[in-house]
Amino acid sequence: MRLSTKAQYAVRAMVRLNLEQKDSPVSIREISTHENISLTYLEQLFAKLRRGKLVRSVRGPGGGYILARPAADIKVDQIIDSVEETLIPVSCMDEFGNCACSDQCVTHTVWQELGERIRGFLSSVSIEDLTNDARARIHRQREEQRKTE
Amino acid sequence: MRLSTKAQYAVRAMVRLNLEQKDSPVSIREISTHENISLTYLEQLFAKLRRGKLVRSVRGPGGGYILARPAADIKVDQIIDSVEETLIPVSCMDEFGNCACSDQCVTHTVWQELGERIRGFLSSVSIEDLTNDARARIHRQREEQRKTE
DNA sequence: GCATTCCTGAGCATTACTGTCAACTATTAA
DNA sequence: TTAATAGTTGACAGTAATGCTCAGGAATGC
Ligand code: FES
Ligand code: FES
Repeated sequence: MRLSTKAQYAVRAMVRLNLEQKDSPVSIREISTHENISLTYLEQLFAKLRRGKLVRSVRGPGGGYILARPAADIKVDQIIDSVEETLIPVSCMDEFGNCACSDQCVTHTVWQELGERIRGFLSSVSIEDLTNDARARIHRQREEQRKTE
Repeated sequence: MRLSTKAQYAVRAMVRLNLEQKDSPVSIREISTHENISLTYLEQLFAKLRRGKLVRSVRGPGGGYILARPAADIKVDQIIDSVEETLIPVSCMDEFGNCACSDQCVTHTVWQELGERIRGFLSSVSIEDLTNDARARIHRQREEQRKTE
């Protein structure tokens, strides 16, 4: 029951993108350094994020990526969908809760509800939420440092 | 973000065990036929369930397995724990929400909360709940059949 | 042109998953 | 006692997914 690193990286990258974004695009290299993720691997992920219409790309020098929508409108579950990881806990079920053997199967109900809860939670968290969280964290860290100096 | 079949099978097997259990033990072979799971694979799973103290085994002719506790006291999350599948969505985190880099990491909060929700839900569902659900389902099926006859 | 950046697809090593097999031990009905 | 039943163990193997690299190509701005 683990998220793949692909999904984890994608979310981290998106948050980082929003943290670093001012007016100009953010290059993949910048994200790679900050988040310590292989540059070539990130390229793959961003290709998917672009296809999922969560980011827009700008080519050429000074280019990079920008969020395609306001951070508050981008939810974690959309990011995970984009990199093609499912949020459904069992392989026999589709996104509507349909199974081949929905009547015989004794565990249908649990997995369906579980899937709904996972989706429900992750669709309630936006990139903006996480960015604010991260900012608060960075701020707190600075305070701590000041104290110890 | 999928449960392994191991976890799925284990839950199905436990529900089936409770469905079939009257006063005598239920053999693994019986479960294998009902749930259509490889007998030898089931053996592995029940070994783990036994070590997790969720079932007790009875050897000899007429032997098999019985639930170690009332069905209402056995929760789905315990079964999944027994077969050694984690419910924590990321590998960097332990069961208490501790990470090596909890302060730098921008996504710590989401994964921790997600993990808590998954655990929360699965610990609220007991084998008894699922068994009743299955009984109701079987009943409904019979009704349907009667109508079409 | 040329450096910078994104873009694409192939490839590959490692690991996890799913399941099988064979041999062994314990229990008990007859 | 003995045969039948059933659990126990550990090794093994095929397959698929994962996580990542590499080599090159295409767009863009200077
Ligand atoms: S068949 Fe898919 S959960 Fe029942
Ligand atoms: S380091 Fe594990 S979630 Fe942050």
